[in-house]
Amino acid sequence: MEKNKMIRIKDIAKLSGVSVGTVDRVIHKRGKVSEAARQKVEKVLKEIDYTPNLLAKTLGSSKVYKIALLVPNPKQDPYWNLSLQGLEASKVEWRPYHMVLEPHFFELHDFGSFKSASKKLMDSKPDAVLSAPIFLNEALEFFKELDELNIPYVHFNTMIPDVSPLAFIGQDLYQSGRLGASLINLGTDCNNNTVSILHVSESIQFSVHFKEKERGFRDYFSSLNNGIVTVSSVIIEGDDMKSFESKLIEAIKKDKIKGLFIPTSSGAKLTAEILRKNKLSDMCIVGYDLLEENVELLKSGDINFLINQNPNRQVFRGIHHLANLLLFNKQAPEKELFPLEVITRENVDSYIKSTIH
Amino acid sequence: MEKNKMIRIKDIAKLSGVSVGTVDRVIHKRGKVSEAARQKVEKVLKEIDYTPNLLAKTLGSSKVYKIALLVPNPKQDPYWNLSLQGLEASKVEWRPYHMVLEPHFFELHDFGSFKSASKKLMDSKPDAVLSAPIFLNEALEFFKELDELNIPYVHFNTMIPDVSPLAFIGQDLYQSGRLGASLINLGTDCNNNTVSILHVSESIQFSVHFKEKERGFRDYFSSLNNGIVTVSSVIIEGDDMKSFESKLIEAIKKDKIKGLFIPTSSGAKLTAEILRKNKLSDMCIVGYDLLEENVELLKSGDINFLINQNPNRQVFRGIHHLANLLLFNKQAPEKELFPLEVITRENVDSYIKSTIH
DNA sequence: ATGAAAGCGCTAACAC
DNA sequence: GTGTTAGCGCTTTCAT
Repeated sequence: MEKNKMIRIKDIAKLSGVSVGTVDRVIHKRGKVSEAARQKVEKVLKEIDYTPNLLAKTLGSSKVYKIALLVPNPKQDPYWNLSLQGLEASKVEWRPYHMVLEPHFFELHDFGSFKSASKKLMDSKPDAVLSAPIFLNEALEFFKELDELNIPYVHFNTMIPDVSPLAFIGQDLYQSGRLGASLINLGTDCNNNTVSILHVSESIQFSVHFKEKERGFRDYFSSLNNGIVTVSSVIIEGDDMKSFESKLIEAIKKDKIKGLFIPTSSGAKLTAEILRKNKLSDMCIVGYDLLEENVELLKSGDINFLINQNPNRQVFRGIHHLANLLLFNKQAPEKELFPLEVITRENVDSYIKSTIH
Repeated sequence: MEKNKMIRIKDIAKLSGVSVGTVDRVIHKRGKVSEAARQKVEKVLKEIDYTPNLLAKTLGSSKVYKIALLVPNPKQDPYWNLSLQGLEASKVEWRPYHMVLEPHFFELHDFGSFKSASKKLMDSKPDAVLSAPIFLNEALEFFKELDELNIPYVHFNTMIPDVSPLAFIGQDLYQSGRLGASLINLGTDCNNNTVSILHVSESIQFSVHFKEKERGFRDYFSSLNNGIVTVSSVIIEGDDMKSFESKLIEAIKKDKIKGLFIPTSSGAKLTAEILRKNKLSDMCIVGYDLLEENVELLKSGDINFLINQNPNRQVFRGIHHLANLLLFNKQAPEKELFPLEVITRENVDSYIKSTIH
């Protein structure tokens, strides 16, 4: 059934006329080897197709790998709780392979806390890092440090410029915005009305991530030729609920807004509550992610669609790539783009029931 | 980091005052052990939490497990090609664990071929079987045989009654039908019009699978109270293209059909071609699965939605559960329901790019 | 610099 | 029946 027997280090040793010890040293660049020996071994390695046996490898080794996760504190934004679920699933998956996974948290609006969290992370001497790059430019320093220490890192959730992680895991945010627009277009008769993108500006967050989504959102409507749709963006800054409400209602009435695209997962609830309170029910709303509160809103009909970013799986896959690098020296793909999952009242349960793999 | 050191067979041996050989015999019920010894070992096992080390286990063992896949011949229906992709992904995943995966094919409309394929399968003496139960009652005999020989089997794609597989992997077909209905409802102004479910009856297939989808489809519309929607079903039997076309067109004109739900993945193309030819473009069509032809139709706007059943992943997960059973003796969940994935023109690329995990 | 050998935890063959 | 032991393929230590 299996082709020819798997090639072992022992075989390579025999073929190149050295001992297993030397082969191991060449393969892992550890210890001293003479040029002559190195050449012989490398020649053989080039000719045959050697894949180390992971089982024997981790069984024979006592090395424990540590992967650190750096994310915003879930207490501030439940969105990040989902990524922790992915971490737990990863722990189970990788437990047999001597893999330790540790989360580190920072506060979303506090660059100081990011500093100290990343400091702590570095002190824990991880072999690899999985990070949600929220602070953008302010965090460049951190990634530079990782680069210098040759610690591989993977980004998820948002792709940022000027940094070269091993891989990026997440959605195509531009396309995500387009999808959101198309869903609103589906759920509304937009003609002669306005659709809006709502930024509940939480200072830092108002960044690449949301700008990309907005770009896609606007592009979609400009590319439509069958209707007259106006696109506006409502930006609400600060945390004051009262002013949020009045600003939102004012904008809706003034522009006859019929569709709202809410690119941040926690924004839907706030908005839906205000709309309900003000008896504005003929609005098509598209939000993000399977937060419990969002699921409720979807079921009650207060919002129409969710786009699921699947942060738990993003983490799961990020860890997967890092573990593969550490264990096998297997390179991750530069980008792993996730499907843009459309959630409606009729399929939301099927998503909740399904597990992370 | 790790709790206390993992417990090994050696530890159990020491604790119970016997040798590792005896412990092994007790754990795996192989070989002879005296009652006295068995009691001692089982007592210790009950008290501590022993999990065998999979790495050491498969490394030390020469046993090769064989899992057989039984599906319709992909040459007849490209849908089944997708499941073979899942098989390939599984091969890679499980290669290190001495797992051999073999597909067996039968012809969709030929019970004789099912007989001979299942015979061949049995002759190959698999340790477990993953099967798409298409032939229903006719195949009961086969499953009974597996039961008798104590060969574990998992079903995917369709859940059938009167059989107790280890697990079922697939979608909730009733809910899938509801979802299809809701999408059509979204894409059409159905009021005073008719929506239809189209059965391109390929004899055998006209079964549980499609009946469940139809039930969900109809239920959705009957539960709507805001519009007057008529639901009909168009059944086209036989393979004759010419009569298919005339029957379909006739039904559409007679009932003013504005929405078509096509529960079989290969039916969309045929239908879309007929509609285009007859210049019937104001129809909302919901089809199934990411066949290349369906993706094209979605992009060209000839159909509006696809529901993705993800057969490749169904196989992947089915193998996963069987491998876990064989290797770890870990029980699979009775049902693993997949998310009902909604595919539109705006997110189809994101699905095609994303890989199976 | 290099080879030999002792594990890692488990299985399976072999003595007694 | 039961204990002992030689692998599985790799890492890692210890002589040389």
